[in-house]
Amino acid sequence: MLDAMPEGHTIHRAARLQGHAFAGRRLAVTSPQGRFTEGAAALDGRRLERIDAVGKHLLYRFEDAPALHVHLGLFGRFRLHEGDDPPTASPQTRLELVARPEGAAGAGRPAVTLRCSGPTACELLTDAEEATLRARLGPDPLDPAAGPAGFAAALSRRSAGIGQALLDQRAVAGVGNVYRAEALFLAGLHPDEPAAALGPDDVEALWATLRELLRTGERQGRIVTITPADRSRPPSRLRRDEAVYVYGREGLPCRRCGALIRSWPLGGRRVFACPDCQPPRPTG
DNA sequence: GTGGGATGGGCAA
DNA sequence: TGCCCCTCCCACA
Repeated sequence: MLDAMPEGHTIHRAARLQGHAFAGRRLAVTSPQGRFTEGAAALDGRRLERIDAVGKHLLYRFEDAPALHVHLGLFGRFRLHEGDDPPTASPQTRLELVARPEGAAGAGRPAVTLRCSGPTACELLTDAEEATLRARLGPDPLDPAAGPAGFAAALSRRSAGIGQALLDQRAVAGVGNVYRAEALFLAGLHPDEPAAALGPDDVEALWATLRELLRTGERQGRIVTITPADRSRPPSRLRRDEAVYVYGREGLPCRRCGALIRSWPLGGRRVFACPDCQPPRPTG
């Protein structure tokens, strides 16, 4: 669990794996760095019931306590250690959760230490604050109950390009800069295509692509967007630079058509696209 | 050793 | 739109 700079897949995976390690257990909660001391004290010694992932946000539910909200942002990362002898905590450790074998509930479960450094958010939320957070988030493709309707509605209200819209968490929650570029490539959409100009078929296909990519990423623990037809080895054997079509590949040949990948700033981040596989469509 | 960039996002202007 | 937050890592001296 060392993925840094996560998109939604990493967060959902973290919720699943950390849930396996911690759910139902009483945790020691501290803030070695000292910047979350008060919040940690409010949770220390309580039982963790479950962990929810929403977009790129994590919500830790403790018994009889406010929700713990963690957002890794661009710099945050988790480190998970099993066993009694975790490495010395870095001074940057904002949050540390420790479960130790105890009683019937802990029998057979090893000691586990989770550390989080560099998060954008590590805070306790009231129910009202959590509602505000959720209201800022569009549908999450990794939520089995979510569908493309809210996504389509958000896109129809935008004059900006689809590439910009995909980074807006109010339109769709959990997509980041890598999946934006890769999903648009797979959908054959130019990033500057006005979001509102997309037809229902395009929107549904894009939603399905995002869902598939994020699900694959959640399972693999890394971003792999290359389809079986375009690779000769299993995903786990692909080098980092072999696992994507366009992201970070400016000036390199497209894996499908050989045209040189281009990049430009869009929505505050750099977007990547193939000029031939993602042609601008005539506006009408 | 140093410096720039990175899979994010909130805020002011 | 640009600035700030904040940590890690890599390319480059």
